[in-house]
Amino acid sequence: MTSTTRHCYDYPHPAVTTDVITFRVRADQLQVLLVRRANPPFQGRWALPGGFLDIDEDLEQCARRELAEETGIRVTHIEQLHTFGRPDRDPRERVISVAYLATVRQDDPAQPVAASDAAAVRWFPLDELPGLAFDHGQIIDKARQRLRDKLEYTSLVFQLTAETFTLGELQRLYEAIHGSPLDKRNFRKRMLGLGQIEETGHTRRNGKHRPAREYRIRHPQRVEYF
Amino acid sequence: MTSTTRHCYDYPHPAVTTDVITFRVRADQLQVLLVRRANPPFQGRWALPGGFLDIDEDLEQCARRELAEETGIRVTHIEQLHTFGRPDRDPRERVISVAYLATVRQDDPAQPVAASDAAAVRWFPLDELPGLAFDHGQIIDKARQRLRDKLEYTSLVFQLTAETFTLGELQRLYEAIHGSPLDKRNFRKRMLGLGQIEETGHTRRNGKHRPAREYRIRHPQRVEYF
DNA sequence: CCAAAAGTGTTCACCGTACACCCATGA
DNA sequence: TCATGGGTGTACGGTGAACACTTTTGG
Repeated sequence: MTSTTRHCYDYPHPAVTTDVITFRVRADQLQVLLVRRANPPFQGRWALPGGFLDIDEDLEQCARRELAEETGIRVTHIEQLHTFGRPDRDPRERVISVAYLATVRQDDPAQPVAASDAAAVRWFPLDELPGLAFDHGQIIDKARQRLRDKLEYTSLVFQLTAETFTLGELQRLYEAIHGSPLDKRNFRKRMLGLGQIEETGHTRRNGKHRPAREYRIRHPQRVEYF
Repeated sequence: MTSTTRHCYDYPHPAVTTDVITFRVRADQLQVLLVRRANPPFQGRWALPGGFLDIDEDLEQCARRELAEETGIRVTHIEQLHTFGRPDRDPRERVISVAYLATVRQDDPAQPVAASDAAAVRWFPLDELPGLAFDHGQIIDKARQRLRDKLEYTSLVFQLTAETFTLGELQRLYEAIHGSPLDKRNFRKRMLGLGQIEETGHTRRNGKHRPAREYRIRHPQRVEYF
């Protein structure tokens, strides 16, 4: 458990980890993926999936790898969120965590599978979070805020939708993320006006109601600024 | 130069540094503070001020400290920008750099003084940057983009102005940052309409022209979203 | 025919933009 | 009196917000 390491630079080296906040929307709820820690510290607590950076590994690759190892989940989109480094955030030694925000499509059938350091994996609705290990509560707060902000000025939503979707689904997705209801007519007018989506030509029948037109993203496009 | 270090976690530890992109506006130019490296690697090259994280030090504090040690500069505002960690970004060993974006007031009289690892310190206009060490060119690009973006939706500008300023000065500052000229009447209407600034009651005489009204920030306020 | 979601337009307030002239000062 | 930056208002177009009824389907 204790090791010695050679360094070129004559400074003590902190540990570096990545943690991943993975969002999806299911049942009109915004959810995050958490793992139950199999090992100390915080053994048995829920936490963000993540782990130590390999010495020749890119940061983003580390985030993807740790997520895959602990949960089996592969994400649609991933981006760096913020780096958390309070000296006391890990009780054992100094740990710097580079946090990533990731998304999974609404219709992704993949079931998370606990493995590696994870004793269990589960999607949690954001308003029913358990007590979390480390500073992971704060990290999730920051990620949620970022997600909400980016809804307004990027096309990040389309990383959370299914490949095709109805306007009703899209609206419920927006509403799930920033919590308040939207006006249907205004919402549709805006979405169609932005020219980001187009009809597939099909309709989707939803139970016993009027079938809805199906849409897709027009050009596979940037998630960043329009 | 080579050391051994004990770690609790059984993983090789990369080095962690902070680098600071410090902006100011002077002579209607947006400028960044650079240091000439006194030591290898990249000895003699210009680089961002920054250095290794002390083991019990907060990340932001490290950024401030390294900046002060190498240049003597104290900033008005500092915020985390992004973490850069390409495996090959430092030729000697793996180094993760947490970059910070900082600002200095336009009228700050402090002169930078080279010390510690810096052989020299200088403010460079952004369009006359020298060749830079490491990936510092990319880091500056990202910082510049962030600064430009935040001009639009935060009150970050007021971390770059003097304590008091005229509307002409403020407009030239905006123009220096995003590079294009603005309409005077529209600029003034917007600035006054936002209610973020107020007259001090004084006027400023500027050479042989009509004196300009002097303004200050109304409530010392958030730099983040309005 | 009933329940439930899909679909549809207009009005208004506000905001960003384009645009040109007079004012106060020092030399 | 002239050169220079300071200071001012109006008209137009686009966008976000409020707001209610008809259509289509399955049961």
